[in-house]
This record gives sequence, C-alpha cells and structure tokens, in this order.
Amino acid sequence: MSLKFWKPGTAGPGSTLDRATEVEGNVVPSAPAYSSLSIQSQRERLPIFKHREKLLYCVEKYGVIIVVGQTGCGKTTQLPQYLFEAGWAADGNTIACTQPRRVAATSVATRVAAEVGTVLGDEVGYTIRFEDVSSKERTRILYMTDGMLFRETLVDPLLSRYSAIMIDEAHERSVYTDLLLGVLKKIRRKRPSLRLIVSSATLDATAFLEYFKDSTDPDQATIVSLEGRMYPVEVAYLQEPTPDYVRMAAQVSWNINLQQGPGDILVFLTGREEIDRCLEELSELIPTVPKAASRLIPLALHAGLSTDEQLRVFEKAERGTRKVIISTNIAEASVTIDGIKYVVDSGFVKIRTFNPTTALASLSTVPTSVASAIQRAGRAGRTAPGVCYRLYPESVFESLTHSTPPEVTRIDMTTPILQLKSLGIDDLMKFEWVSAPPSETVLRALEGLAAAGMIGEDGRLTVIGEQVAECPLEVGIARMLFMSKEHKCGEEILTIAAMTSVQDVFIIPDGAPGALAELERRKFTAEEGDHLTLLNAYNAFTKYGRSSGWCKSHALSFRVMSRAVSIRGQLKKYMQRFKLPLDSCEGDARRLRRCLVSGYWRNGARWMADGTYRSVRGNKVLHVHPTSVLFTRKPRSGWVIFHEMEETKKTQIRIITEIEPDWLLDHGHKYSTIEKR
DNA sequence: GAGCACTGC
Repeated sequence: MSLKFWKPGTAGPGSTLDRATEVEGNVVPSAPAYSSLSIQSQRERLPIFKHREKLLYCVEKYGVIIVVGQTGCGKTTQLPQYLFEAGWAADGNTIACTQPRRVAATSVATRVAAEVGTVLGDEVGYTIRFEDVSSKERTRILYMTDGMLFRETLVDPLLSRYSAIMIDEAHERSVYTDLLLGVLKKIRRKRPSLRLIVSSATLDATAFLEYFKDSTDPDQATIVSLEGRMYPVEVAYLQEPTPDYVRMAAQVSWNINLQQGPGDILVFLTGREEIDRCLEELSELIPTVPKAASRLIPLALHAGLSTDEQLRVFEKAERGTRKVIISTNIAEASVTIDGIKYVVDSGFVKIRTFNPTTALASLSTVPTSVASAIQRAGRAGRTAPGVCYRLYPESVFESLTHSTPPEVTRIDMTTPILQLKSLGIDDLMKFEWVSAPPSETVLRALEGLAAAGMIGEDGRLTVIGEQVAECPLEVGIARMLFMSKEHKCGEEILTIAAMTSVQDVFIIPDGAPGALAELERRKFTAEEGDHLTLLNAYNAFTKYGRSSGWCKSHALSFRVMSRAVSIRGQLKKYMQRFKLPLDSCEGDARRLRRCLVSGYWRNGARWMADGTYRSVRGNKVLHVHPTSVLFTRKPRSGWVIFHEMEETKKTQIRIITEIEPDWLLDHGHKYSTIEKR
C-alpha cells in the first residue's frame, strides 16, 4: 500500500511548534536531570528569559496580563520565580499558580523547589486534594489545582493572602478555570492591587483580553507574547477522506515503520474499542513482513489501564525497535511521552456532553478542534523535528472549530451554581461568565437545587444548602449524607458516597475474558443492587489489608479503591464538622436503601416486561448497563433508583438499586405519570 | 444479553 498523503511544504498552523524544555507536569516517569550547568544559567537559557524585564514591567503597570506562549517556553516554572525575585512575595504575601491537573501542580512545584534551592513544602509548595505540601507561614510560591483555589474563595472571598495569581493553561477552559476567572474579575474590583496573570495558547488570548478590558481604565489589561525556539513538525493530510480511520491508522503506522527513519509513533484514536481493533489490524499486517514486525512494539494507552500498564509506554524501546503507542485523548495533554517523532491523528475525540432538557449525559465522538489538532501534532516535536499525519483532507482541517466549547457550556452546573451562591453570587445572570452556560442548564440547576431543599423560594441558600456547598460532592449524594442521620446509617452511606465518587472499581484484566472479572464481581454481589455491592467490595478491601495483590486477584483496581479510601476519609471530616452521626445500619439494608432514595429520588425507574425500564421523569426507555448486578435480574418490587443515566448507542443507567415505589413519595414525587398496565 | 474520552474538589 502506498501512502496517499500530500505533504504541503509549509503546512497550516500546525507546522511549527515550540521546543519543550520544561517538565510539562504530567505523568513523568523520572525526575528531571540537571547537567553540570548551574541552575541559574539553565534558567537564563530558557526562551522566556529574554522577556523577563518586559513581563515584570507589565505586572507592575497592568492589573491583568494575558501571557501567550506555547507549551514548553518555561512560563509555568519561571514566571512565578520572576515575581518572587522582584519582591511580589514580600510582607508575607503568596504567589499562586493554578493548574487544571494534580500531577502538573506536584511535578512543577518539585522542579521549582529545586531551582529555588528549597525543600518542597517550604518556600515553594503545592496544594491538591488530599495533599497539602505547603506552609501558610513560609510558602511564597504555591502551585495548586484550580479547583483548590476556587474552594479557597469559599473561605476567603478576597483571596487576601495572594499578591499575584497565575491561572495557567487557561485555554483548556475547565469549569474551575472559568469560575475562577469570573470570581477574580470581581475580586480585582475590590482589591485592585491583586495581579492576575492568565496564561493561554494563542487562539483564545484575545478573548481573555476582551473579557478583562475595561473601557474606563486602559491600564486594566494587556497581552504579552512569548516566542520560543521551535522544532518544526511537518504536517501531512490524506488526499481523500477515509471510511475507516482505525484501519487507516494501523496502515499508516505500519508504513512509517517500513519507510521512515527511527522514532516512536503516537496514534490518536477515540476509545478503548478502537484501540483494541487497531492493535488487531496491526497484528494482521505483521505476517506480511515478518522481519519488520519484530521491530515494532505496539502499546495501548487509555485511562482504564492499571498504573503498571500505563508506565510501559514510557519504557525506552530497545535499539533497532520502535514503539507505536495507540492512545486516547489522554496523550494530548495529560500524559507526555518523550521520543515521539511521528503522530498519527484520527481527527476525532470523544466528549461528554450534558443535555439540560433531558438531564442526559452523553458520550459522543466528534471532530477535534484546530487547537487540539495543533496540540496533538506538537507531541511529535518535543525533542526533535517530527511529522504529523492527519487522517483527513486539508479541507477538513480548515472546517474545524477553533477550540472545544468550554466545559461550562457542556456539563451539569448544579454543583458549581450552588458554590457560586455560597460565595454570595445570587443573581447568576449578573455574574460575568467568560462563557455563559446555556440558560436551560442554569434553570435546571436552580430547579434541582430548589427541589433538594438547597435554596429557598427567594433563591437564596438554605442552612443545609450552605453546608452542602462546602462538600466536594454532587448535590444528591451530599443530601443523602445529611439524611443518613434520620435513617441511622451514616457509616455505610459514607462508604457509598465515596465509592460513587470514583470511576468503576471493577476492571477487566488485560487478556482475560470479561467473564472472569464477572465471576469475581459476583463474590461481592448484593441482591439489592449495585450500591450495596460497592459497599461490600469496599468493606472486603479494608478487611483484607488494602493490598494491591488482593485487588488483582479480585479484578478490582487498587488505584481506584485507594482513592475511595482517601475520599471517604475526607468526607468523614465533613460529617464530623456538621455533627452528622456515624451510625451503622447493622445490616438493615432496607434502612440503607431508604436513605439512598433521599439522594436519588429524582432518578427513579420502573421495570417493563421487555426487560427495559421507564424513567419516572420523562418516561424514557432505559437499558441497564451491563456492569450492573441487576443486568440479568428483575427487581422484585419492579422499581429502582439509579446513579447516572448515559446515552451511547442507547440510553443506559449505571449503579442501580431496587427500592419500594412508596419511598419515592416521601420526596413529594408523583409517579402516576406512568400508566398502570 | 453485553460496555466504559479526560479532568477536578
């Protein structure tokens, strides 16, 4: 097969990219190594260094500085240090730098502590959920997740301990980045001395400037562009669209292996199913040229893999061999692999969207944006010039949207809106959103909050609403925790709340048939449903010493189970603070299930003779997710509540428990909308 | 009778 690629000499916007000289703060397998050069001279060699004086001048003169620079120019590690050196952390002030991801906050902080020459947690520290490696008195440069800083505004609405705040990776537009920008704009009116640095990739920068510009004050905001040294990435497009990009990805990777010089290959597909199929397609090509096959090492990369399996992609390929890493979007920003010289980009990504009218979450495959196509191509040029093969024609690239719509426009905003109300922002229409969520989303959130008793008729927070706003939980789950006092089952509800906050704990081991995991899962099965099954799994995990070996033999994810333990510990502190008793239901599953209904009463469904369910709200046809213990069984009462509803090929419900229909009535719900047959 | 993009508190 010949490559049907056309290589324009100077390809589109994705042709040249920055050289990556900094740790990008993702999954980094080893600590950054320093050469014999002094740290100081290393710092001065970074592309950002020549902009140091200009940056400091702008921070002095302007309130808000939008910094535009490609990944790797050094802004994340250097800018906070420049501010520190210029005295912005004097008089007990702190300089904050936020990241959308935990790993980024920790690894960048580690690096900067080394550069500053301090112990991590002293002058330089980080704060992420469950880990606070910082000191209120001594830490001057603090890296943190944006969610953490937003949470801090609930306690200190003016963020008075900070003299300067850098919002990094703002172009990713995570919910908390957006909420923070809105709150910070408000804070700056009351506290103009606060300096705000918004760091972004090129495409969105002017939108941020517009957002912060003030017609009455020209010194309000400015924009600073940082150029960096670059390694070119040549971009090639398909001449014709392909009907099957998975097969095409396998063929293109194979041809690179046969025809191109050394260097690893990174393939972007949308999900696990496609990755598995691509691996199969590759293995079918192997017999055609056996010798070349031995030189190619195919590896899968997605979030469902265990840590061990994920780490395999970082192992250096042996001499004379090359890796082909077949990945989901995880490799676009979250995971950085060195040595990639070729990127094969399907041009598609799976995103989760939320339909406020139907309350349905859905997972759909959509074309990538220009911004993410560029980001993906850039993965080929981190350490040397590279090539990016886009599996679509150039005309398609030109039709792509500039960037993925911000998260606030795509997700359920119930919890964020409750938190805004807790900040005293009661009139949501007056809040200055960077991008406003759709009005149906806001209405639905308000309606849900009112129904749950979190806001009163005046739209203001109730006493319980005030407390729930502090909990790092979905509103329904938090309500369930508060109601456990009445049902005397705090101990068990706490565990269930933690287990529903993490991803699926049951894993399908690599290579083993799904039936095996299914058998293991049955050992924990509670006939009442999935919530109690999760409770059983958690209790067994703690009983058998929280060991990874035990998890492995029971098809459970050790990583996810350990996270559930941390979350449970954190939630327990909230319960103690709110004086909620930790009673045990003493095996009374009925009490426990009644309590579950207090959180999930809006998610009721009724069993139908054909094996499907109908939702209480909307009478929608629902299918049980195959991971449920109720997948094969009819509930005796004919009624269930479910944790979540998701649309893929059909509408499915996950994490289900059998209930008595009368219990729904406790919450004023009318279920007579379903006809009796 | 059959399936799970990615973060974050």
